[in-house]
Amino acid sequence: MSPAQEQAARTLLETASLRRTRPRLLVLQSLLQASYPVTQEQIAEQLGDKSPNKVTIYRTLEALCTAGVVHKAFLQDRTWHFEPAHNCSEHQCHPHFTCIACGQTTCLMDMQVPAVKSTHNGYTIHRQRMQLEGLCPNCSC
Amino acid sequence: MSPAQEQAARTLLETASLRRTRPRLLVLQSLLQASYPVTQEQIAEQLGDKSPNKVTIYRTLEALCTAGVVHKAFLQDRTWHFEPAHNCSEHQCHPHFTCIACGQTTCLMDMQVPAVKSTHNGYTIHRQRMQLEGLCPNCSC
DNA sequence: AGTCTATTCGCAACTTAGTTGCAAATAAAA
DNA sequence: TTTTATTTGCAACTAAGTTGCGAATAGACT
Ligand SMILES: [Mn+2]
Ligand SMILES: [Mn+2]
Ligand SMILES: [Zn+2]
Ligand SMILES: [Zn+2]
Repeated sequence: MSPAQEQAARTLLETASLRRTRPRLLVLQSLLQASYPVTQEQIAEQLGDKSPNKVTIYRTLEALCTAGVVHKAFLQDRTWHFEPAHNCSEHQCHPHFTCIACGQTTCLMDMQVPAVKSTHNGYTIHRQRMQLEGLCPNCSC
Repeated sequence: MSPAQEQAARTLLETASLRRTRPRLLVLQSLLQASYPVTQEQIAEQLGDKSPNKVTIYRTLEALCTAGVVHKAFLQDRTWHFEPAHNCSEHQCHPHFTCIACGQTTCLMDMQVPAVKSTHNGYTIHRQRMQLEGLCPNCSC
Protein backbone atom coordinates (compact mmCIF):
# COMPACT_ATOMS: atom_id res chain seq x y z
CA MET A 1 0.00 0.00 0.00
CA SER A 2 1.42 3.33 -1.08
CA PRO A 3 1.69 6.28 1.30
CA ALA A 4 -0.54 8.15 -1.14
CA GLN A 5 -3.29 5.59 -0.68
CA GLU A 6 -2.87 5.72 3.08
CA GLN A 7 -3.33 9.47 2.91
CA ALA A 8 -6.34 9.07 0.61
CA ALA A 9 -7.91 6.69 3.11
CA ARG A 10 -7.41 9.18 5.94
CA THR A 11 -8.95 11.96 3.92
CA LEU A 12 -11.96 9.85 2.99
CA LEU A 13 -12.59 8.99 6.64
CA GLU A 14 -12.44 12.65 7.53
CA THR A 15 -14.84 13.51 4.71
CA ALA A 16 -17.22 10.89 6.02
CA SER A 17 -16.91 12.13 9.61
CA LEU A 18 -15.88 8.68 10.75
CA ARG A 19 -13.32 7.99 13.45
CA ARG A 20 -9.89 7.09 12.16
CA THR A 21 -9.51 3.52 13.35
CA ARG A 22 -7.08 0.84 12.24
CA PRO A 23 -9.75 -1.46 10.77
CA ARG A 24 -11.32 1.37 8.76
CA LEU A 25 -8.00 2.54 7.35
CA LEU A 26 -7.11 -1.01 6.34
CA VAL A 27 -10.46 -1.71 4.67
CA LEU A 28 -10.36 1.58 2.78
CA GLN A 29 -6.82 1.02 1.56
CA SER A 30 -7.75 -2.44 0.40
CA LEU A 31 -10.69 -1.02 -1.55
CA LEU A 32 -8.57 1.77 -3.05
CA GLN A 33 -5.86 -0.50 -4.37
CA ALA A 34 -8.30 -2.99 -5.98
CA SER A 35 -9.02 -2.55 -9.66
CA TYR A 36 -12.49 -4.09 -9.46
CA PRO A 37 -15.26 -4.44 -6.88
CA VAL A 38 -14.38 -6.80 -4.04
CA THR A 39 -16.18 -8.83 -1.39
CA GLN A 40 -15.66 -8.90 2.37
CA GLU A 41 -13.81 -12.17 1.96
CA GLN A 42 -11.47 -10.76 -0.69
CA ILE A 43 -10.68 -7.80 1.53
CA ALA A 44 -9.89 -10.08 4.47
CA GLU A 45 -7.75 -12.30 2.28
CA GLN A 46 -5.86 -9.37 0.84
CA LEU A 47 -5.14 -7.93 4.28
CA GLY A 48 -3.96 -11.29 5.59
CA ASP A 49 -2.87 -11.40 9.22
CA LYS A 50 -3.63 -7.72 9.66
CA SER A 51 -7.25 -8.16 8.64
CA PRO A 52 -9.90 -7.03 11.08
CA ASN A 53 -12.67 -9.37 12.12
CA LYS A 54 -15.28 -10.28 9.48
CA VAL A 55 -18.04 -8.45 11.35
CA THR A 56 -15.93 -5.33 11.59
CA ILE A 57 -15.28 -5.37 7.85
CA TYR A 58 -19.01 -5.60 7.17
CA ARG A 59 -19.79 -2.81 9.61
CA THR A 60 -17.05 -0.64 8.12
CA LEU A 61 -18.34 -1.20 4.60
CA GLU A 62 -21.85 -0.36 5.74
CA ALA A 63 -20.69 2.87 7.37
CA LEU A 64 -18.70 3.86 4.28
CA CYS A 65 -21.71 3.15 2.06
CA THR A 66 -24.00 5.24 4.24
CA ALA A 67 -21.48 8.06 4.04
CA GLY A 68 -21.44 7.74 0.25
CA VAL A 69 -17.71 7.00 0.10
CA VAL A 70 -18.23 3.41 -1.05
CA HIS A 71 -20.87 1.77 -3.25
CA LYS A 72 -22.41 -1.63 -3.32
CA ALA A 73 -21.48 -2.23 -6.95
CA PHE A 74 -23.40 -5.44 -7.53
CA LEU A 75 -24.68 -8.63 -5.96
CA GLN A 76 -23.14 -11.75 -7.45
CA ASP A 77 -23.64 -15.30 -6.22
CA ARG A 78 -25.59 -13.81 -3.34
CA THR A 79 -22.50 -11.83 -2.33
CA TRP A 80 -22.08 -8.08 -2.35
CA HIS A 81 -19.12 -6.55 -4.20
CA PHE A 82 -17.93 -3.12 -3.04
CA GLU A 83 -15.94 -0.37 -4.69
CA PRO A 84 -14.94 3.22 -3.97
CA ALA A 85 -17.61 5.60 -5.18
CA HIS A 86 -15.17 8.12 -6.63
CA ASN A 87 -15.76 7.07 -10.21
CA CYS A 88 -19.55 7.20 -10.11
CA SER A 89 -21.85 10.13 -10.43
CA GLU A 90 -24.65 10.62 -7.93
CA HIS A 91 -27.26 8.89 -10.06
CA GLN A 92 -25.37 6.72 -12.46
CA CYS A 93 -22.73 4.14 -11.82
CA HIS A 94 -20.64 2.73 -14.66
CA PRO A 95 -21.75 -0.68 -16.01
CA HIS A 96 -20.24 -3.88 -14.67
CA PHE A 97 -19.46 -6.80 -16.90
CA THR A 98 -19.23 -10.41 -15.71
CA CYS A 99 -17.72 -13.13 -17.88
CA ILE A 100 -19.84 -16.28 -17.81
CA ALA A 101 -16.79 -18.38 -18.69
CA CYS A 102 -14.09 -17.25 -16.25
CA GLY A 103 -16.28 -15.43 -13.72
CA GLN A 104 -14.15 -12.29 -13.78
CA THR A 105 -15.97 -8.99 -13.35
CA THR A 106 -14.75 -5.75 -14.91
CA CYS A 107 -15.71 -2.11 -14.50
CA LEU A 108 -16.55 -0.68 -17.89
CA MET A 109 -15.57 2.88 -17.08
CA ASP A 110 -15.33 3.82 -20.74
CA MET A 111 -18.75 2.61 -21.84
CA GLN A 112 -21.30 5.30 -22.50
CA VAL A 113 -24.66 4.38 -21.01
CA PRO A 114 -27.37 6.93 -21.58
CA ALA A 115 -28.80 7.84 -18.19
CA VAL A 116 -32.50 7.29 -18.01
CA LYS A 117 -34.61 10.31 -17.23
CA SER A 118 -34.92 11.00 -13.54
CA THR A 119 -38.67 10.60 -13.73
CA HIS A 120 -40.80 8.13 -15.66
CA ASN A 121 -44.56 7.79 -15.37
CA GLY A 122 -44.51 9.02 -11.80
CA TYR A 123 -41.44 7.06 -10.75
CA THR A 124 -38.60 9.13 -9.30
CA ILE A 125 -35.34 7.44 -10.20
CA HIS A 126 -32.45 7.96 -7.80
CA ARG A 127 -29.96 5.38 -8.96
CA GLN A 128 -29.40 3.26 -12.03
CA ARG A 129 -27.36 0.07 -12.18
CA MET A 130 -26.38 -1.73 -15.37
CA GLN A 131 -25.17 -5.30 -15.24
CA LEU A 132 -23.78 -7.01 -18.33
CA GLU A 133 -23.08 -10.68 -18.94
CA GLY A 134 -21.09 -12.36 -21.68
CA LEU A 135 -17.57 -13.30 -22.64
CA CYS A 136 -14.51 -11.25 -21.75
CA PRO A 137 -11.78 -10.60 -24.34
CA ASN A 138 -9.76 -13.55 -22.98
CA CYS A 139 -12.66 -16.01 -23.18
CA SER A 140 -14.06 -14.74 -26.49
CA CYS A 141 -11.02 -16.42 -28.10
CA MET B 1 -56.08 -19.76 -11.78
CA SER B 2 -57.83 -19.49 -15.09
CA PRO B 3 -58.15 -22.45 -17.48
CA ALA B 4 -56.27 -20.32 -20.00
CA GLN B 5 -53.28 -20.07 -17.68
CA GLU B 6 -53.42 -23.77 -16.97
CA GLN B 7 -53.26 -24.39 -20.70
CA ALA B 8 -50.40 -21.90 -21.08
CA ALA B 9 -48.48 -23.73 -18.38
CA ARG B 10 -48.93 -27.06 -20.17
CA THR B 11 -47.77 -25.59 -23.45
CA LEU B 12 -44.69 -24.05 -21.86
CA LEU B 13 -43.71 -27.38 -20.30
CA GLU B 14 -44.09 -29.05 -23.67
CA THR B 15 -41.97 -26.33 -25.30
CA ALA B 16 -39.31 -26.91 -22.67
CA SER B 17 -39.45 -30.70 -23.11
CA LEU B 18 -40.12 -31.13 -19.41
CA ARG B 19 -42.41 -33.78 -17.96
CA ARG B 20 -45.85 -32.51 -17.04
CA THR B 21 -45.85 -32.94 -13.26
CA ARG B 22 -48.16 -31.42 -10.68
CA PRO B 23 -45.43 -29.30 -9.01
CA ARG B 24 -44.25 -27.88 -12.32
CA LEU B 25 -47.74 -26.95 -13.46
CA LEU B 26 -48.43 -25.26 -10.14
CA VAL B 27 -45.19 -23.27 -10.11
CA LEU B 28 -45.68 -22.16 -13.70
CA GLN B 29 -49.26 -21.06 -13.10
CA SER B 30 -48.15 -19.12 -10.07
CA LEU B 31 -45.49 -17.34 -12.14
CA LEU B 32 -47.91 -16.62 -14.96
CA GLN B 33 -50.55 -15.00 -12.80
CA ALA B 34 -48.08 -12.75 -10.96
CA SER B 35 -47.68 -9.21 -12.23
CA TYR B 36 -44.11 -8.84 -10.99
CA PRO B 37 -41.12 -11.10 -10.34
CA VAL B 38 -41.60 -13.41 -7.37
CA THR B 39 -39.46 -15.44 -4.99
CA GLN B 40 -39.66 -19.12 -4.09
CA GLU B 41 -41.28 -18.11 -0.82
CA GLN B 42 -43.93 -15.99 -2.55
CA ILE B 43 -44.76 -18.86 -4.88
CA ALA B 44 -45.12 -21.27 -1.96
CA GLU B 45 -47.26 -18.79 -0.08
CA GLN B 46 -49.49 -18.14 -3.06
CA LEU B 47 -50.03 -21.85 -3.67
CA GLY B 48 -50.82 -22.47 -0.01
CA ASP B 49 -51.64 -26.05 0.97
CA LYS B 50 -51.12 -27.23 -2.58
CA SER B 51 -47.56 -25.91 -2.70
CA PRO B 52 -44.82 -28.38 -3.53
CA ASN B 53 -41.79 -28.69 -1.29
CA LYS B 54 -39.36 -25.76 -1.19
CA VAL B 55 -36.62 -27.83 -2.83
CA THR B 56 -38.94 -28.86 -5.63
CA ILE B 57 -39.87 -25.25 -6.33
CA TYR B 58 -36.20 -24.31 -6.58
CA ARG B 59 -35.43 -27.25 -8.85
CA THR B 60 -38.43 -26.43 -11.02
CA LEU B 61 -37.39 -22.81 -11.36
CA GLU B 62 -33.87 -23.90 -12.25
CA ALA B 63 -35.15 -26.27 -14.95
CA LEU B 64 -37.44 -23.58 -16.38
CA CYS B 65 -34.56 -21.09 -16.43
CA THR B 66 -32.28 -23.53 -18.22
CA ALA B 67 -35.02 -24.12 -20.77
CA GLY B 68 -35.32 -20.36 -21.26
CA VAL B 69 -38.98 -20.26 -20.21
CA VAL B 70 -38.29 -18.33 -17.03
CA HIS B 71 -35.70 -15.67 -16.15
CA LYS B 72 -33.93 -14.74 -12.98
CA ALA B 73 -35.10 -11.14 -13.10
CA PHE B 74 -32.99 -9.76 -10.28
CA LEU B 75 -31.37 -10.51 -6.95
CA GLN B 76 -32.78 -8.47 -4.10
CA ASP B 77 -31.98 -8.83 -0.42
CA ARG B 78 -29.91 -11.85 -1.40
CA THR B 79 -33.02 -13.47 -2.85
CA TRP B 80 -33.72 -14.31 -6.47
CA HIS B 81 -36.90 -13.02 -8.09
CA PHE B 82 -38.24 -14.97 -11.05
CA GLU B 83 -40.57 -14.09 -13.91
CA PRO B 84 -41.79 -15.65 -17.17
CA ALA B 85 -39.37 -14.84 -19.97
CA HIS B 86 -42.10 -14.12 -22.51
CA ASN B 87 -41.69 -10.35 -22.32
CA CYS B 88 -37.95 -10.25 -22.75
CA SER B 89 -35.87 -10.39 -25.88
CA GLU B 90 -32.90 -12.73 -26.06
CA HIS B 91 -30.37 -10.10 -25.09
CA GLN B 92 -32.31 -7.43 -23.31
CA CYS B 93 -34.72 -7.67 -20.44
CA HIS B 94 -36.93 -4.74 -19.48
CA PRO B 95 -35.70 -2.62 -16.56
CA HIS B 96 -36.84 -3.31 -13.01
CA PHE B 97 -37.60 -0.58 -10.55
CA THR B 98 -37.49 -0.97 -6.80
CA CYS B 99 -38.96 1.62 -4.46
CA ILE B 100 -36.63 2.38 -1.56
CA ALA B 101 -39.58 3.48 0.56
CA CYS B 102 -42.14 0.68 0.21
CA GLY B 103 -39.90 -2.04 -1.23
CA GLN B 104 -42.24 -2.78 -4.11
CA THR B 105 -40.63 -3.80 -7.40
CA THR B 106 -42.18 -3.06 -10.77
CA CYS B 107 -41.43 -4.20 -14.31
CA LEU B 108 -40.99 -1.13 -16.50
CA MET B 109 -42.13 -2.75 -19.73
CA ASP B 110 -42.73 0.58 -21.40
CA MET B 111 -39.35 2.16 -20.71
CA GLN B 112 -37.05 2.38 -23.68
CA VAL B 113 -33.53 1.36 -22.74
CA PRO B 114 -31.06 1.59 -25.58
CA ALA B 115 -29.43 -1.82 -25.90
CA VAL B 116 -25.69 -1.63 -25.65
CA LYS B 117 -23.75 -2.85 -28.65
CA SER B 118 -23.16 -6.60 -28.59
CA THR B 119 -19.42 -6.07 -28.53
CA HIS B 120 -17.31 -3.49 -26.70
CA ASN B 121 -13.52 -3.41 -26.62
CA GLY B 122 -13.35 -7.17 -27.08
CA TYR B 123 -16.18 -7.99 -24.67
CA THR B 124 -19.01 -10.06 -26.14
CA ILE B 125 -22.23 -9.03 -24.43
CA HIS B 126 -24.93 -11.69 -24.15
CA ARG B 127 -27.32 -10.19 -21.69
CA GLN B 128 -28.02 -6.80 -20.21
CA ARG B 129 -29.82 -6.12 -16.95
CA MET B 130 -30.95 -2.69 -15.80
CA GLN B 131 -31.88 -2.11 -12.18
CA LEU B 132 -33.42 1.16 -11.05
CA GLU B 133 -33.92 2.50 -7.55
CA GLY B 134 -35.98 5.39 -6.32
CA LEU B 135 -39.51 6.30 -5.28
CA CYS B 136 -42.62 4.78 -6.82
CA PRO B 137 -45.62 6.98 -7.75
CA ASN B 138 -47.29 6.15 -4.42
CA CYS B 139 -44.27 7.07 -2.33
CA SER B 140 -43.22 10.14 -4.36
CA CYS B 141 -46.24 11.88 -2.79
C1' DA C 1 -55.20 -51.91 -17.98
C1' DG C 2 -50.75 -53.46 -16.14
C1' DT C 3 -45.60 -53.34 -15.94
C1' DC C 4 -41.26 -51.07 -16.10
C1' DT C 5 -37.72 -47.56 -15.52
C1' DA C 6 -35.69 -43.12 -15.87
C1' DT C 7 -37.03 -38.94 -13.95
C1' DT C 8 -38.81 -36.26 -10.33
C1' DC C 9 -40.19 -35.44 -5.56
C1' DG C 10 -39.89 -34.75 -0.44
C1' DC C 11 -37.43 -34.81 3.61
C1' DA C 12 -33.55 -33.90 6.58
C1' DA C 13 -29.23 -32.22 6.90
C1' DC C 14 -26.02 -28.98 5.26
C1' DT C 15 -23.64 -24.53 3.47
C1' DT C 16 -22.57 -19.87 3.77
C1' DA C 17 -23.15 -14.57 3.43
C1' DG C 18 -24.50 -11.58 6.38
C1' DT C 19 -26.51 -10.10 11.20
C1' DT C 20 -27.07 -9.50 16.29
C1' DG C 21 -26.00 -9.09 21.31
C1' DC C 22 -22.74 -8.04 24.42
C1' DA C 23 -18.46 -7.42 26.95
C1' DA C 24 -13.77 -5.58 26.10
C1' DA C 25 -10.97 -2.11 23.79
C1' DT C 26 -10.10 2.52 22.11
C1' DA C 27 -10.40 7.33 19.64
C1' DA C 28 -10.64 11.69 20.73
C1' DA C 29 -12.64 15.25 23.62
C1' DA C 30 -12.09 17.37 28.09
C1' DT D 1 -4.30 11.88 32.09
C1' DT D 2 -9.04 10.89 32.62
C1' DT D 3 -13.45 10.06 30.78
C1' DT D 4 -17.01 8.33 27.79
C1' DA D 5 -19.32 7.50 23.57
C1' DT D 6 -18.00 4.79 19.82
C1' DT D 7 -16.03 0.84 17.86
C1' DT D 8 -14.24 -3.88 17.87
C1' DG D 9 -14.13 -9.05 18.36
C1' DC D 10 -16.23 -13.14 19.52
C1' DA D 11 -19.88 -16.53 19.58
C1' DA D 12 -24.20 -17.54 18.32
C1' DC D 13 -27.70 -16.86 15.08
C1' DT D 14 -30.58 -16.21 10.53
C1' DA D 15 -32.20 -17.56 6.25
C1' DA D 16 -31.71 -18.49 1.03
C1' DG D 17 -30.37 -21.91 -1.43
C1' DT D 18 -28.09 -26.75 -2.05
C1' DT D 19 -27.16 -31.80 -1.62
C1' DG D 20 -27.88 -36.83 -0.87
C1' DC D 21 -30.91 -40.33 -0.98
C1' DG D 22 -34.93 -43.32 -0.63
C1' DA D 23 -39.87 -43.06 -2.18
C1' DA D 24 -43.14 -41.74 -5.71
C1' DT D 25 -44.56 -41.21 -10.48
C1' DA D 26 -44.86 -39.79 -15.67
C1' DG D 27 -44.96 -41.75 -19.61
C1' DA D 28 -43.29 -45.44 -22.71
C1' DC D 29 -44.05 -50.15 -23.90
C1' DT D 30 -46.59 -54.34 -23.78
MN1 LIG E 1 -16.97 -0.56 -10.91
MN1 LIG F 1 -40.01 -7.95 -15.19
ZN1 LIG G 1 -13.61 -14.58 -19.21
ZN1 LIG H 1 -43.07 2.91 -3.01
